[in-house]
Amino acid sequence: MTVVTRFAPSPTGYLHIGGARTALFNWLYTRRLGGTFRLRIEDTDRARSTDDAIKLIIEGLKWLGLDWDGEVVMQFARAQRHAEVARQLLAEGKAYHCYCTAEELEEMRAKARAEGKPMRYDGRWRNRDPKDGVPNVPPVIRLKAPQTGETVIDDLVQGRVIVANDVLDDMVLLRGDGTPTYMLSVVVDDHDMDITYVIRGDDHLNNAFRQYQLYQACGWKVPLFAHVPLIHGPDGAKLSKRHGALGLEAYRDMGYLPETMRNYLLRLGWGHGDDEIISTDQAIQWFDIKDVGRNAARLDMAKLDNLNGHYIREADNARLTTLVAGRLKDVDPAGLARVERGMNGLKQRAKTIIELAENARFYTAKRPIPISAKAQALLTADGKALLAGVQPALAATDFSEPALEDAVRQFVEGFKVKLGQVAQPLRAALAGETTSPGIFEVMAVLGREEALGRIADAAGQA
RNA sequence: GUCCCCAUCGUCUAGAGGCCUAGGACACCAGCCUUUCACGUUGGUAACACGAGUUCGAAUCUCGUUGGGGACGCCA
Repeated sequence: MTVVTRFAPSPTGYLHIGGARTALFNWLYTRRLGGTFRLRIEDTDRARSTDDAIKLIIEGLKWLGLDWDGEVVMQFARAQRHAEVARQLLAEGKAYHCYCTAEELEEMRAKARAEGKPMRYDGRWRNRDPKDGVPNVPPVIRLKAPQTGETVIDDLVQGRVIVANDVLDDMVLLRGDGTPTYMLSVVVDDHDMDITYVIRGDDHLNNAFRQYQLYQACGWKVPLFAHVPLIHGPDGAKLSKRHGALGLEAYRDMGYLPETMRNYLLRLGWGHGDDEIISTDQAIQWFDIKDVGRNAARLDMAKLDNLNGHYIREADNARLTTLVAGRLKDVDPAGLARVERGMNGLKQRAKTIIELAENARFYTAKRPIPISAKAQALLTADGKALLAGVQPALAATDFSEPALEDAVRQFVEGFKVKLGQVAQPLRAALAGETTSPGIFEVMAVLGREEALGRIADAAGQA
């Protein structure tokens, strides 16, 4: 059997991290088995769906590197087909018209709650004659669901889950205005798209039972279900805007790399022994639904940072320079060239692209460069004297890293001072900060003219 | 309220009855490296929610309790 999966977000907001993980799992699974991964936008909620959200979802998936097969299916465009299925069911006696008002339904729920019973529609129109229909009230179509027995789902993640049919009610398939409900749409679309594996969030587990009944009524083959646990915020509660429930693009803007997100999201709820750093190719080979855990995971930004640091260190210098360039103001090509040349030292010290850009700023600064208060404190009279002292030695070198280091070390030996006593003022003069990449690397990257100029600027300030 | 799911260090997890005096990673603490900050490296603190069973033996199986989560729409 060929594997066909789908990611089916509703465009009522951004693509959050939980959805991104669901998409990733679907994608990994099909890529491993050589199957097909489809994208379907569930835009049947006309009031809440927006084009903006659709754009964010598609851009988010592309940024994450998850490519889908075939055309994007827009669910609302298929509403006619969905409605047809509902009418067919009605014709076959497997569904019926219901004229209940919102008030009646509200009463039912209140009553059920008061009696300690499950909140469900009581099926009062299930066996009534269609001629009893209320004039001027457009009826909904409800599924005539089994009232006894139980529905069993053998979930690939959750195992066998059984629910008694009497707690499930006759769900609405077609609304009064003739538009299909989500339950109808998903089932019809998944069937029509030949989906074999429905891999989605745990919050849909309950829906799976109702959908199963609909498949049965239609006489269709039921796909395999895999309900993956949700992602919680750091406090264990639902994801909120404060932490995590941000769009994928927010993570991009916070300076995380897509490969970081793929690796991190993969490890949330899935493991492969003691492996932590897992390349996407490796993930495709290893990923299996049966290894997905059953418990919800919390977001840990510290670990995300650590992973991102790893991937930044591994990333290509030219690529990092491009990413950084977008976040730097007033950069000229020469400055950017310095950033790229200094990237080996810079990328060692950043957890995010934002941090990388901040740390790279001194390379693009124009003389006289801004000196922070802490750095200024290093430029004491002694410090300045030492700066003035080393300058000739530096000027005499070819400005290669080893030559510069050699020159400074000889100078330090001659003057009987510690390396740090010279290095720190140099750092302040060259970077304007108390921390920076190795000072010899920095000088080599800046080049003779710029480096000596910055040193002179600092030494000269009385 | 009803139904469903879950439960190993602070966090992500390994663990599918003896290999567990419970392993790894992040975070944290201490040391080393060192021109700063990082990186790297060495070591340390830290967990099987609780209670009954089953078994020669349970983190692993069963039941219960507690705790957390999800779902109960003419939303998706």
